[in-house]
Amino acid sequence: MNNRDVAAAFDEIADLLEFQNANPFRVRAYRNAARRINDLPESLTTVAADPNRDLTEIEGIGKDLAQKIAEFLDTGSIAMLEQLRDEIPGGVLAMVRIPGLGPKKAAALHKELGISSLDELRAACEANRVAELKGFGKKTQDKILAGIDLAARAQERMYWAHADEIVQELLAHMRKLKGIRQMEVAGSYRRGRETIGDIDLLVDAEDANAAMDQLGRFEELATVIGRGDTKMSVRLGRGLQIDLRVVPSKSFGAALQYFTGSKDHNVILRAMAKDRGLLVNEYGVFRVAAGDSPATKKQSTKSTENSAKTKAENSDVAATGESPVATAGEYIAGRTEEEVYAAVGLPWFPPEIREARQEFAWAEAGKLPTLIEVTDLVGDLHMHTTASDGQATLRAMAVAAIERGLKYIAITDHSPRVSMANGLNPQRLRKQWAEIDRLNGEFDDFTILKGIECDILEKGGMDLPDDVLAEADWVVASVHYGQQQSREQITERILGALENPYVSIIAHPTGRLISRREPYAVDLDQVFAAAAKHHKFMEMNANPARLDLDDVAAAAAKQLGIPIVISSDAHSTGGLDVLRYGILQARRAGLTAKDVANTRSWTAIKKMLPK
DNA sequence: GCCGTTTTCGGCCCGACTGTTTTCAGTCG
Repeated sequence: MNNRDVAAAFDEIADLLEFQNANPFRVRAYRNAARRINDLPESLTTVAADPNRDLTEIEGIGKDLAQKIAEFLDTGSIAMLEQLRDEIPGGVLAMVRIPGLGPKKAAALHKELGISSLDELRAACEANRVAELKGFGKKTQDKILAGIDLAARAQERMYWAHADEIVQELLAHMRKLKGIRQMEVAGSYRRGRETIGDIDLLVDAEDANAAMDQLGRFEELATVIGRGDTKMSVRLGRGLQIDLRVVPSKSFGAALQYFTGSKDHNVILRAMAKDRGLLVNEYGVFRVAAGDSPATKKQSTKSTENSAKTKAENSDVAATGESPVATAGEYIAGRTEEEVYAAVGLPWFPPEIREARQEFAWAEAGKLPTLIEVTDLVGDLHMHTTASDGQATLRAMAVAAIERGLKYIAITDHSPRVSMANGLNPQRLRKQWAEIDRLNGEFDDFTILKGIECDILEKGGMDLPDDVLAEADWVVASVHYGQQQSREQITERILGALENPYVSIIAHPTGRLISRREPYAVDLDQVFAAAAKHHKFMEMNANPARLDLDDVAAAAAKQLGIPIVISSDAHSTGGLDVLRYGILQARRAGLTAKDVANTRSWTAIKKMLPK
C-alpha cells in the first residue's frame, strides 16, 4: 500500500475537520502526519509488518494515528474519513480553492445558504445573496465571483525550470530600479522544489513605494491583488502570483530566512528560539522582555498588544526604510541569515534541506552534509543521438559535453522495442560503437562510453541479448512499456533486470512525469534492496519533468549505500544543461559529492560496477 | 491529535493585509 494514499487520506481529514471548526491543532496534527508520511524513506507497509517496530516511532504519529494507518493498510479506507465525507458534500471542499475564501467562510456559505457546489455559489453571488450574509459584503462577493474561474488554474504549479525563466526576467526588470540594495527570490523557488506555486520576491530598498511601483510596471503583470505599506501581491497573465515584500537592511536576513521557509522548518526554528527566550519574526531575532516567563498566563492579551505595536512600528519602517524594528524586545540579529540562525545556536542551512526532515538532527550532531554542486559533476551517463530519437549527432553531443567541461559521456540510445524512437538492433548498435572507437581517438582527456538504454520488456527480460550487453561499457535499463501492470509484475521486471550481470543502472526508476503522469506501481523497498545486493546504480534523471528518483527516494537509496547517478537523458546538445535541475533535487535529498557516482572519474566508476 | 531533562495537562510560530467592523475575524504565507 502506498504512503501517498495514507498521506492523502490524512490531508483530506484535515480539510474536512476544518469545516467542522475542529481544534486547529488537531487539524495540524493530521497535516503534519501527512507530510511526515510523504517524507518517509520507506513504506508504511514495511514498518507495520515488522514485529520489532511500531508506527508510533514515526515523528508526529501517536497512538490514534497509528491505529488509523493500520486500519487503512488493512481495509483500504478509514471509517472516520468515510463518515466525514458523508457529513460534508464534496463541492464544499472545492470552495476553499477560491483565493480569499477559507474554511470558515466556506462553512458559513454552506450552513447559511445551503451552498454545496461552485455552480450554486456562482448563482448565489449573482443573486446578491452572498453580500447580505454577516461577515460578507459586496467586495467579498465580487472577489468570490472572480475567483470561481480562477480556482482551477490557481492550483496549478509550474516546473522549477519554467519558474526560473520568469524569475530571471523579473529580477532583470527590478534591477533597472535605482536604490535596491539587496534582492532575492525566496520561497519554494529558493528551496529548489520540483514545482513552484508562486514567487516570493524580497527587496531591501530605499523606498518601498518605488519598488512596488516598479513591480507594477512588469510587462507580464495582469492584476494587482493587493498592496500595503511593505507588501504587494500581483498576478501574471499566466496565472502565476508574485508576492513582493520590502524590508530594511537590518531585517533582510531575517526576512529571507522567514520567506524561504519551509513553513514547517520555521515552526521548529521559532519553537527553539522561544525556549531560549527569543522571538524570531521577519524583522529579526529579539530577546523577549524580562519577566515574560514562558508560563505567563496573559498570553492572548500580550500577543494582541504586540501585534498592535508591530503595526505602528511598521509604518515607521516604511517611512524611513531603515529604522530597526523593536517588536518585542531587544534586537539581536537579522541582517543576514547566518546571524539569525547563529542567534538560536544553529548553523546556516542550505535552503534545499529546510523541510523539517533531518536538518535539525544533523545540525545538533554537527553532521550537516556538504551538499553536491553542479561543478562536482564530471560526466553524464545517459543521452541520445540521431541514431535513435536524439536531435544531435554523436560527434555534436561529444563536443557539447566537452564545452561544458565534462570528462566523459555515455551514449545510450534506445533498444529495438522502442520502435517509435528508431531503437537500435545489435547490428546498428555495434556500428555505432565502432564509430565511438574512432571518435575517441580524436579527443584528449575525454572519453565516450559505449552504452545503451535497453528496455525491460513487458513479459520480463532485456530487449537485447546478453552477448551484446556484455560488450557495452554502460547499460541503462528502463521500463517504457507496460506501465499499467500490477505492482508485482513491474517490480518483478525490474528485479529481473537488476539480476542481469550486464545491467549497470535503472533509469527513471518510477516513470513519473511531474503533474502529468503518476509513478507506476513499483515496490522501491525491494528494488533498492536488490540494487544494493547486486552493486547496481540508481539514476536521478535530471529532466525537469521527471526528476526521478525524487528527493525522498534518493535519500532512501543513499541510506542503503546505493550510488546515485545524475543524468541529463539529453535528446539534444542543449539537453545537457538540465543537469543543474538534478543537482537541486540531489541537494534536497541531502546528497554530497561522494554519494553521486558521476562526480568521479570513469576509471573509479568502473571499479564500482559488478564484475 | 501530538508531545514532554521544567510538564501526562496544557501547551502547540508569527505577522501583513483585507473587508468588515468600530475593535476584529478570516485568510494567507
